[in-house]
Amino acid sequence: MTKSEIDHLEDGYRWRKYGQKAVKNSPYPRSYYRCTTQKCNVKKRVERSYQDPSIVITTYEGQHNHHCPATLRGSAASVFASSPSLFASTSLIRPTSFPQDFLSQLLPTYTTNNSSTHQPLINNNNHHQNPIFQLNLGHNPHYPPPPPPPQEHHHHLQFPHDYGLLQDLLPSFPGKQEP
DNA sequence: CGGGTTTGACCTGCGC
DNA sequence: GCGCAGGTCAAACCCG
Repeated sequence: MTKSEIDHLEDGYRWRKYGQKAVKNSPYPRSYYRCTTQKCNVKKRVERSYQDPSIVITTYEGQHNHHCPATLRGSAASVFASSPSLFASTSLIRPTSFPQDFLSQLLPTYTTNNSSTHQPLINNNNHHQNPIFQLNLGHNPHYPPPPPPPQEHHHHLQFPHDYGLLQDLLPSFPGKQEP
């Protein structure tokens, strides 16, 4: 879910629109996109929230079988988009479980403020049911929400299964630490 | 001319 | 079986 005036947000991949449908109970249509790369069957749906028209809901389905054609520079979306499984797994982790500097790299404005109208909000309510997940693009100066109260098992992080990829993409990502 | 968008038609699943 | 909604197809169209 992204707060943006732009319907189709840039995420580093190239997409071809193949359909658009009106959505019941919503004045805004839903658009259907396919990755233009050959033999890559990743799809995404883009629709605008009827409850909050300033929010664009982007739903990705499938896994890219190729590298992101765009550079990683300044694009958290590219990092996640390069490995949907990574996103799916990292979304299982509370945002506050990540080191601050790591989140700063994934989300360039994680700790800074700018006038961008984009706001990333990690949201993955479907990861237990199906491979569909939502990727949030853009920048949110208000993210993350206030940290939860300290917990006994706070140091027990659930790292993504493709943790190595994180380090490949972000060399400064801290090494896995033994408890 | 190649690649992307538009849009009506068609297909499919689901509830009644 | 019927109607509805969501998803996809494909021909026509647009644009650089």
